[in-house]
Amino acid sequence: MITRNDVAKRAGVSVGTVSNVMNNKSFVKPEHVEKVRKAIEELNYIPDFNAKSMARRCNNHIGIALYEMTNPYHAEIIQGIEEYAAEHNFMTTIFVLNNSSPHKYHAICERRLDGLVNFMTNDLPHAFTAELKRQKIVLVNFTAEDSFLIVNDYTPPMLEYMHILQEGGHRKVAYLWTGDEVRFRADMRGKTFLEEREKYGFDTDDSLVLFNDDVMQTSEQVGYRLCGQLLERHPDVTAVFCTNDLVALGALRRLSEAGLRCPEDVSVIGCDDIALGEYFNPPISTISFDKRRHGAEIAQWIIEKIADPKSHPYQTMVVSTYAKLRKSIAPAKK
Amino acid sequence: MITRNDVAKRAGVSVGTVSNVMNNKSFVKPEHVEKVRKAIEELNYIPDFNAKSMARRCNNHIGIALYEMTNPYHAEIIQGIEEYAAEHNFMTTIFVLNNSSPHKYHAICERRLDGLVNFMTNDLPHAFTAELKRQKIVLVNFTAEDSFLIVNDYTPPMLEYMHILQEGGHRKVAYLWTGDEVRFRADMRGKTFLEEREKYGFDTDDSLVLFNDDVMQTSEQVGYRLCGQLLERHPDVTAVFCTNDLVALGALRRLSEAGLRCPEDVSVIGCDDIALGEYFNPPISTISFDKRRHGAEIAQWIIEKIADPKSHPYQTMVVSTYAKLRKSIAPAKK
DNA sequence: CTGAAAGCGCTTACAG
DNA sequence: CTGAAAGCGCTTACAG
Repeated sequence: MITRNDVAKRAGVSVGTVSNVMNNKSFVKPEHVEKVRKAIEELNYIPDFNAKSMARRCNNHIGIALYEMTNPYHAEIIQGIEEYAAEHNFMTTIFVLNNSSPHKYHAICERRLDGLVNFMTNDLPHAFTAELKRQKIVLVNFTAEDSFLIVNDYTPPMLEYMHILQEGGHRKVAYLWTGDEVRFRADMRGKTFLEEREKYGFDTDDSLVLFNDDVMQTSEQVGYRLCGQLLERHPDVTAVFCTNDLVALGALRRLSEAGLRCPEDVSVIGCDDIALGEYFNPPISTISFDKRRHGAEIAQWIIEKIADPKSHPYQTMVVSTYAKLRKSIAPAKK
Repeated sequence: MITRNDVAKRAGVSVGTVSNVMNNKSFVKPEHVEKVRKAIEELNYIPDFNAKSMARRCNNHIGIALYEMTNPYHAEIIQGIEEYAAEHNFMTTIFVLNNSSPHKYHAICERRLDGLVNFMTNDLPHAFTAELKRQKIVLVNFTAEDSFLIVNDYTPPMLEYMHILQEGGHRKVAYLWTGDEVRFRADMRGKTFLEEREKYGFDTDDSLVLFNDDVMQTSEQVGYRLCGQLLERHPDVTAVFCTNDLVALGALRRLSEAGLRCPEDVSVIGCDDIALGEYFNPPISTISFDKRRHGAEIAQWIIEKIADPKSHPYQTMVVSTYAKLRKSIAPAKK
């Protein structure tokens, strides 16, 4: 492996000067710059970023904690993060933290990340998060005081959908939720739905909101199962909100098996706007925002805060979302 | 940040001894082991893996080159890689290489990966691959001589599907392919289809095989578009093979818009067995294998070859696959 | 069995 | 403007 030493010898300068050339210091004599560039070119020299990291005490490394790789919603955001980060010389590494042994948390701490984005919904071990703070890693989606917090503002699209359903004469409107009641009420969708349903003339029977207690199932499975329960409880339901598009997909399948058509018999609304949603049968109405751009923005905060910890104080970042209407909604059957 | 030095001082030994304890060297005096462990515990010491990497000349780092994050097929394989790698103290980093600037290739080379898996279908710059070889990185899916090559053996499931279609009286059988003709013939699906279609009594009209020339479109879009072309050329088609399940999803949508039902009017067969396929309407018949286990296996080869370059000679690794029948196939309409 | 020392490939004051 | 040197946090022969 070629090192800075080889380059220095070939260019007839010291390693320090090679470093200064590589880091574009303006004070290097132009003819030395020239000689060094030539030596780099001839030797095909590629610097060792890890050695550089060690000397500079910054790894240019962002981590992402994830429950599973196959979530298309996160995949898009992550791609946004990765692309922005790469342009700014940062590397992005995903850590899958389902059923994780303590060993894995320890391994993350050993890598000395500069930033870490948390996409887990369940809680992380306290010893782990404490260590992250001790290392002064820039955090996203941990606790309110010690990290950026991302909150999607779902209120406008929720109200829009509720209005559309009201206009369509829907009264039995259900919600299939992948988490528990606490998270539902904490989410702006749940909050809006519960607070506003009466105003929009919906049935306020709480059994129209179904929660999930099996964290092992995929979203599609949960949607399928909860929709089955819903049809037992309320065969006369005419509209269903779902936590996300995958839940909606499972619900669509269950409706179809029950001989119910969407949207003629039951309207279905998803969330997240995954690319596939356009190809569901029928194409799913959903709640959207630019996930790639959002990912890039996350990366930007992190990188700017790494460069200057005072640049962005930790705060809640609100993401605006909007309703994306597709064919899965129709007026209620008489 | 606590370092080995702090631990050494607290334990009253040298840094070398701390290292020996951490690396479980058997020759350390038990009471020293005890003292060092205690100091580590009390100080909450977590070693710096990057410093360790630098000294050992191995980063325990595997890279994955990808076109996009949102491909669910790759996501499952990658999760298998990540999980196996993590258990063996390796970190896995994804590099998104669509429309990549030379800068990004350079950045990868700077990180001194120990292994790199290539999931790109288009060619990578020669200077890049040459540098990877120079660095003696363990490679997967590059060229035959210098890397492991993964080949899925699709012949048995292809023959099974062709047999089923034959039994169902299908004669007009099409193939929607996301790549060009060269790749189609190089793939065992294309090869089997072209070589065996006559034997199974299928129409051998080459215009039943549709290729894609727009690399910017997603699989669903390609499936939708090619299926449209197919219906124009051959309104009497009764069965369609697709490159993957997402192409099949696009095709299903196009069929539905044309007023054709699947499987009553047209049978559709996908490939890759993505989790969502079970929830398509109808559930899609596909070709499957255990992608998580496969990913783990890839990681295992790489890690073993990093430890001992002679352990696994570079060779082609054949992955067995099988047909997974679902409701998207029925006998041909009379 | 252990400590002192050299080394991994960089960066960065600092003296000149 | 530049080179020599110290330092980043580890590992690993090697002398004792």
